[in-house]
Amino acid sequence: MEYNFREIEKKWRTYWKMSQIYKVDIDYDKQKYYVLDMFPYPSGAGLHVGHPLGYIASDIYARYKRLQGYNVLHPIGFDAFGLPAEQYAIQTGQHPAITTKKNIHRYREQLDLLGFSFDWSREIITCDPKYYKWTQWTFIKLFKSWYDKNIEKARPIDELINIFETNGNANVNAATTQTKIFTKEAWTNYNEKEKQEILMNYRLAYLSETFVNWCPALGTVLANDEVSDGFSIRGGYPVERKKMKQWFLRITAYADRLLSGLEKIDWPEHIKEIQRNWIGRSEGALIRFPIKGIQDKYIEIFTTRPDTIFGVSYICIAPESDLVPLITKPSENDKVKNYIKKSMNKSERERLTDIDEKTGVFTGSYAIHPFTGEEIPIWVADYVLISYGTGAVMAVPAHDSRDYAFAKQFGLPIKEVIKGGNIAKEAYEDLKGECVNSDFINGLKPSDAIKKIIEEVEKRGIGTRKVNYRLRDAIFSRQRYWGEPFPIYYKDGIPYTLDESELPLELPLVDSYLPTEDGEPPLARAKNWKTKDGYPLETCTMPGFAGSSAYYLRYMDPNNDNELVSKKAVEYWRNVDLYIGGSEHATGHLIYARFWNKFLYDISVAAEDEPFFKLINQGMILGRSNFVYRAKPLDFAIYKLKNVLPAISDNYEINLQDDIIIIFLQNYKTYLLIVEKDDIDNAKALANSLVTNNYKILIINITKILLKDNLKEFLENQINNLQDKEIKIIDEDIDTPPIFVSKNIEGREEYTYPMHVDISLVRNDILDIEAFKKWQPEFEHAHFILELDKYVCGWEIEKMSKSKYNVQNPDDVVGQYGADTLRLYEMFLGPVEQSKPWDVAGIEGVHRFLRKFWRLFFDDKDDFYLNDNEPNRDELQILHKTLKKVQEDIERYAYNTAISTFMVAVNNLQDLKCNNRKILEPLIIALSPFVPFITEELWHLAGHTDSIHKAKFPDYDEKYTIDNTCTYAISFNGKTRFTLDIDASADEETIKEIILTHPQSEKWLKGKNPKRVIVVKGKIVNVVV
RNA sequence: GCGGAUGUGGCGGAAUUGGUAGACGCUCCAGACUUAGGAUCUGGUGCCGAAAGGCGUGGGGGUUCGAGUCCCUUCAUCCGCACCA
Repeated sequence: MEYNFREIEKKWRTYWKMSQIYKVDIDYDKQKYYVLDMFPYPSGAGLHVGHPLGYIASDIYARYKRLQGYNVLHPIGFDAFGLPAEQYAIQTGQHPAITTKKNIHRYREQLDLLGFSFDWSREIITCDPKYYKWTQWTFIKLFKSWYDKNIEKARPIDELINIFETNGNANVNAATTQTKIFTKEAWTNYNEKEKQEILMNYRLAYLSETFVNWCPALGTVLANDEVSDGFSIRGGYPVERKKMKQWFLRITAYADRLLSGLEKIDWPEHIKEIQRNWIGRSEGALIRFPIKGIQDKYIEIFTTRPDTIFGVSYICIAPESDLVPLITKPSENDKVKNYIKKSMNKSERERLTDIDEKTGVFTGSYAIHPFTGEEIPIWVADYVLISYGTGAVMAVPAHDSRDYAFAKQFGLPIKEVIKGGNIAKEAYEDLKGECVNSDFINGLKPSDAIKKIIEEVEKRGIGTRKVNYRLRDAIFSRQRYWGEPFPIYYKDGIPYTLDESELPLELPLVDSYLPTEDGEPPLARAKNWKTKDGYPLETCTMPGFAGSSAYYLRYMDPNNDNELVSKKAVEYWRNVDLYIGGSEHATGHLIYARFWNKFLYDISVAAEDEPFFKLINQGMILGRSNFVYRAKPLDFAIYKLKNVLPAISDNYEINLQDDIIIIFLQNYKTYLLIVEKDDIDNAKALANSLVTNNYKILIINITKILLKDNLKEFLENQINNLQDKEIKIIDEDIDTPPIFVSKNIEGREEYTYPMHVDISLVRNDILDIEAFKKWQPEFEHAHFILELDKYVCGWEIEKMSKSKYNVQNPDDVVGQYGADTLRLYEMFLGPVEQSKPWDVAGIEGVHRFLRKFWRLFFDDKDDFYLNDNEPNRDELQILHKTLKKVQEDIERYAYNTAISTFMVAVNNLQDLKCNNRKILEPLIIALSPFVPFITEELWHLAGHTDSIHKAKFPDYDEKYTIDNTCTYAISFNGKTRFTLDIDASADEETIKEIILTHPQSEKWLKGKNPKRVIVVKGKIVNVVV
């Protein structure tokens, strides 16, 4: 019987769906195991072959664990709020819920095709009010909590109010931005507004006005992890710094726990390292410098190098600092104001670009060195960041490269206080060497000096030991429509939470998804966006990570309307044992979810402090992208002109300036200005400034240059017909045609940039031009440069993406080879964590294996046939060795080697013509996690009536995994010369004797007595001659 | 600049603890069956060499009876962070 995967897969797909075979419930007789995939964002493009990689890996493990008798929770859902759906809504006016629903449907179809063992009854969708009710609920809890550093735990805000009422805030050790100390009397006398403002400084979800990442193109604020190099990650739009009132989550309160928690989870080292860097813990000291002439005011700085304090040559504060107006002397006022204005206008990107070039301005004020009493100038410079430490630094040019660059620029003193470097050349930042010119710490090692200075600073009461974090509080509001509404309303401008009974606060309908004319977020367009008492509701929505932060808990109890998750469910399922997803979430989701979970743990909702015990990052499946090379018109025009001009004039100059090609022909006293259509006006302006001394000017639209075949004659004619001081414009209304060049024409590559083309247009690296023109009609008139008769394409292995036309659709592969083959092939390609290129050629190999496996169960007449004989030792050895190896491999997620073990087994059993039930049935079970369809079919053909997924994973018997004889590699002086089978029970002396007397050894012993013989039992013998 | 990872045949990749380097698959070559094959089966396939043998895990050095694996050094590629005081 033929292996008809189409029928087989269709049959079992339906059967599994009808019988709800993957539905799980709490079962106290079984141990739980929780396997989770990062849930997908349902984009309009559907899945490509890269997406299922992680799902296949987790599915295999889930099925394996199930066969081993675990109660496996393996759910899936959709992360459905987010920007792409909203952008699409803005363009089409269609409600994002509709497109989202459509996309989810498509995803579901594609996922079902691959035979995943998800429990769909637990599906959650983040944009479903039933789900986001609990996101809003958690936000209320965050708002009503503060973080007590004494017990390292979140506590209800009411308890804090109690403390204020009885003791004031002097002894409260909280994660807070509150700096003012007040007594209990003062607290009672504060009015409601003042009280709320103080509490806001303690809440874990709080409203604050600071500088944020504002993205004008997206019309929203972004979190730090959503910005890279001054551009938004989504869309790549520029991001500016803007002072705005925003919701924040006080994630910094948990910085230490987020750091130490990494020790107890089994995650890839690089992800942990990324998180450590992101949290960026550094130990140092806060030190106060008095300001000359101003009583009771200090500049407080943070430093990790207090050992260099005697090398301070200036103090530097951030332009945004509140101290600036206070300390700026009237004489410097204009300069300082000017500088601040300039640097505030700089975007984040601009501030980052010229890192080496430092800017700053002197304030006219001086600080007093706390140890020497010296006067130290105070500067303002934008290389000091307001958001880190205290927004002020003590600058030690000799031992900090940034201060060094600044000091060099402005001629400030550079004083060496640590010996060991060459400060004439560069800053010496090492912690090696010894302190010099440093009063009471002279001669100490820097590490000891740090301790000593901190002790001294604390003794004198001018500062404290301090741990600082790079981690910032997470900006939690987005000025967008498609997200969770905040359960917040405003009364007299003060935010209050809705009552829990009013949740979910559903997203209202709006007539447009754009901001209002006043720049308010889209929710401001909603009718009646007020509480029932008429108070206005918050118009921002929550960011993408809100819905994905606790979704794993909700899967445990997805339909509970009374709780996020019931005690019973969370006590049973606890946390995720195996979490599979991409590493791009290292500083986003994976850190927010840990924070969010720790908070829920503090308020006794989560059962474990860490949400994901083991994490695996699946690699990417890469695609081969093909491109042709397109020349930039200006560059190509220059190339063409350089070929023609020598024939016209022996005295000419070519310059490219502001997108205008300027050619001066000395002999003709003529300027040629060559421009694209849009720049004609600029060229005219330039021409007017050039027309003197009888010069003639010819302005030519670049298309003329690019398209003219007889360029030389054309130019000569035009130039010869010009009058003195004439400005002639040749501007025909033709669009600039794209120019395509072959990559391999020598010297051409510098003029080119690649353009992705569809794979179907390329055969053997040659572009089919006619097909290309049909594929991209706007290039119908493209001018292909015919210097070779073929257009050679470039190619590269890249991430799969629609825009690169290198996407492979899993549906196509399933149609051609079946889902089992696709699953097996993706796992066979290499280790799960590794990225690898998709290459269809190899898929034949695994498909062939499945057919071979299938044929093991059929006799010569092609009938299904298994015998019930007792298997022989050879057969048993194949089986048990395979089972052992496969089990070990699955447990270390090395699916590629497990599959090759199966291949070896099937090849061997085929050689033995084994049709033995006692051998082949256990093999079906062991293979079933990888290829659920074919194994289910064979299982039923073998006479079983229940699903194979309810079978028990076969144990191996150690005694059949050992051979009677061992193959020894016999080596002389470390080089293997021949192999020898020796009885496994032979002892060392016997082995030595066998080898030294073996005829093949004579040649290598050369009659000499061996100096030494090393025998490694069961493996190798090395004879040293 | 700092941090992390990875370098093995024509290709994807094996080698789990220092013990026969290249499992398994693709490709390619030869053959069988066949009207035919993009079906199936058999054999071969790291490089040099007719063979004996030699050389081989990015390069150089070291430890060891023995190194892809450990140590030092260097090069290349990829990723993350980047004025964090």
